[in-house]
Amino acid sequence: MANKIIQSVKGTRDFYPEQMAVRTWLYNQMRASSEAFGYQEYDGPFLEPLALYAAKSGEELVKEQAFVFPDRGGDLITLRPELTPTLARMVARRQNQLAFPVRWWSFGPFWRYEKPQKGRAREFFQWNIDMIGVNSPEADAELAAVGANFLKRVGLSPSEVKILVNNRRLMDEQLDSIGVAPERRKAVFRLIDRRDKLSPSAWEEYAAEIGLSAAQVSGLREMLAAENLWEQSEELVRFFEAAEALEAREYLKYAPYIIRGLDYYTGTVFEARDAEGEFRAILGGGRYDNLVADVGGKPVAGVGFAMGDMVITLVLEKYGRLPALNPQPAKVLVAVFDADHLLDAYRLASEVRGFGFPTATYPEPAKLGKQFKYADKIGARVVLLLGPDEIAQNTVAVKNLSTREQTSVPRPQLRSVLAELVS
RNA sequence: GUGGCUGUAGCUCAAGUGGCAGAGCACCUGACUGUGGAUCAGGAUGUUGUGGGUUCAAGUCCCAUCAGCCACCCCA
Repeated sequence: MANKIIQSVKGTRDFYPEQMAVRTWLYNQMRASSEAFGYQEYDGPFLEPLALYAAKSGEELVKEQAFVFPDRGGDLITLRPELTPTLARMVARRQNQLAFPVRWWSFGPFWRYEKPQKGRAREFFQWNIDMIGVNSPEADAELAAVGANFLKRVGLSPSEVKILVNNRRLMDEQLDSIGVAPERRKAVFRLIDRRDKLSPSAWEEYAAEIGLSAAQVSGLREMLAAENLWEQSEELVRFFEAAEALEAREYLKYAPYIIRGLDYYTGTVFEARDAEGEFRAILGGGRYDNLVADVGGKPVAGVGFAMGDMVITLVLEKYGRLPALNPQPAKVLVAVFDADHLLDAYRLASEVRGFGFPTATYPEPAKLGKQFKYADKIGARVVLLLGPDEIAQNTVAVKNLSTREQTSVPRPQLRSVLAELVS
């Protein structure tokens, strides 16, 4: 009765074994890329006091998109909408004992009270990776290289996905040069961000609305088309040189229109997108200057990025790069000949587990056809059967499900035969 | 939070202007009482997302609500 099943919470996902296998696979790829560059795994609580986000309480992320509720004692608890404040606290607490630069990564669930859409849910998983305590373009390049390493690792080519890079300081200078006052930068950044969302005429209207002259608009247009603008930024020149040495250059592209919404980015910013622009950003990050000041520590600079689990999965699906994952750990199923031989089957299963092969049993007597069908469906590769004939001859019937071949294997040889079939 | 599209069996979808709710795949049983994917023969399946309303009659029209999707917002 489908209508009687209680609905899951809006914007959450059930992870059936097939989906869980994908999530775990992603997690393993993230781990591999993080560890390849010497990053250590960490995590914080999923529940945090609302006060942790107080410094950002004016921002939409916390004010409107966080799950906040009172606990039984009346304190306001937040389901973490992001990891950065937690990271800031953890760094601040050990600021005097940590070996800087700190290189940490994490993968876990986050919650945001948003309207669910494709690639966006209310409960999602996110990879966070940061280098803290260093302020150099080469550090920025390393983070971009970790991202590129991941993209390469999961089989996405530079022609399919690109990490687009820009620099906030460069943009500030450029805006200065066309006479945009510092207090209007934010509005202009917004304008830049909407470049693709508005029609050219609507875009110009919006530009006029925020007070840009015709000359400034054309200057801005020129700026946004300047693919070599990065050559004017020493930071970006060094960034791209370092990326080259880190074998990430082919995935990187300078893009003057990349701004990133978050206010706390101060230098290099980057985001990965699929080449056809079909999806939202795959990952996003950049350099920030004042990580722990908000939670009471001395300011420390850092650079990092976050990657959600949903968009990358959509991109991998589109390009057919999700591997065929078999969520079934047991490659061996021991069938039950009949009720009298059920415990013989159980003993055999125990023996095979002792060999080191994950093994499932059929936990009740049933027609053999049903049991073989079950073995096939759950993804087992081999079925073992112990009937009266086998017991009399001290053998085991071993059936290879993919070749349909069945052999009678003497018990002493079972281990080596299975090793060949299953490993 | 704003606006729009959609919702029929486990899945993909049918059911002119309201008139008995269907097909393919999947599933179950058997042919095959020591063997899975093929074949054949049978079989089960829905309060048409939910709750109201209009009507002799609602999957179909109206209202509300929930969910998914799209745009905005924001962002992973």
